[in-house]
Amino acid sequence: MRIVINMATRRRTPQEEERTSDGKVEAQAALSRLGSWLEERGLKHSRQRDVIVETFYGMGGHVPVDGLVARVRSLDARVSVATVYRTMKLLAECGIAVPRRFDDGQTRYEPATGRSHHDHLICTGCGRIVEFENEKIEELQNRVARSHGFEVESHKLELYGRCDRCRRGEAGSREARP
Amino acid sequence: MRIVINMATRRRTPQEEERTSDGKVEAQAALSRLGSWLEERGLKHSRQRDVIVETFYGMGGHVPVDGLVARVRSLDARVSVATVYRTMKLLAECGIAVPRRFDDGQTRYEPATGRSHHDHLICTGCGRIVEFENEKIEELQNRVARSHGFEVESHKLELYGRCDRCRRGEAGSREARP
DNA sequence: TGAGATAATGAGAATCGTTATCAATATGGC
DNA sequence: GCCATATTGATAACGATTCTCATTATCTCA
Repeated sequence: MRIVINMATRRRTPQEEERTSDGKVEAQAALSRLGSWLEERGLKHSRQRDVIVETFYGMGGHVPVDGLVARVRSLDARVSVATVYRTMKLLAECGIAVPRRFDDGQTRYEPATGRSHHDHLICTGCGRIVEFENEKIEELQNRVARSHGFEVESHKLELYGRCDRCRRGEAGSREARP
Repeated sequence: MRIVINMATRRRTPQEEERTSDGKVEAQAALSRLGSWLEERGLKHSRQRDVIVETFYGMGGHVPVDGLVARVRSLDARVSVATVYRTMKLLAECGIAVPRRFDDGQTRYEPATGRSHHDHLICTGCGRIVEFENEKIEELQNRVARSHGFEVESHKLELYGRCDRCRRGEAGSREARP
């Protein structure tokens, strides 16, 4: 499945409204957060990490690693694939980014700063990803888990289907699934 | 993450109660279903496919392909990996098996005959997988999707957490996650 | 029953996303 | 600036899965 990014239909949180179009504000916040996180454990900071964080925030949401690599390299051709992977893992560890693995076998990351938990709707026609939150579902999940003796630590809820654009005429869907 | 199989805590459907301990009854049903499915499209049947189907049904649920390969090969050492993959895809296509991809990167299959839709609880301690059904959650999913203009075709709901055995003392969990 | 058409197989190469290796380089504290 | 060491880049390795293609098996029909 091909998945493209589009967060247009999601309601934005107040924090997000403040966001500049290229994510510079969040990038700065993330960089300073990363900075102190690194210092706390005696790690060093690097030019590459800065570029990657800035680029990542400039890309919006649900960024696939290979896309990030391409974009970063257009800015600094010497950055290696390994470094991008390493850095994204680092960002996930310090709570700046969240990894997501949908059904197409590659890891995507979304910015985590100032955002609440949400799940995803994924269009099987055009690959559009829409985020949603639903407390009732979460509550029911916990209840079901408890009734089986489990205590939920995390969950994954993905709804696959066709979006309105794709349903009324294939017009809206530039690329159907293979 | 390491995932092991255990369906003990799940309530069984009447069909399942009838099941013999090694799944022979279902295997027979599956084989004849596969047989007619193949004939309908002018395909041929083979010794390998029979062995694979029988072995698959003998293994219960949530069977990872490499485990299936190992088991099949202990019966017939000449069966190739490719054939097992091919056959499982075939079974999925004709509705005899359902592929599942949890967060450990490998595909598992579960028998599909006479079973209704369900989701999964996965223990992050011991890897136990428990199945559950919840209509309310499904209903809410549809509602949320509709409110975003989507029509759900399929979904994935996985709850990760610690099971009761793993929570009270690590005693029950033979292997913690790496 | 056997020949011909073609589907299925086995072995291994190829793929894809990701991680490991390791020598070279950069960073930060002194 | 020097040194210890964290980070990097290039590339090999990895694990799961699929592809390739020559060989083998299965079906159909005479």
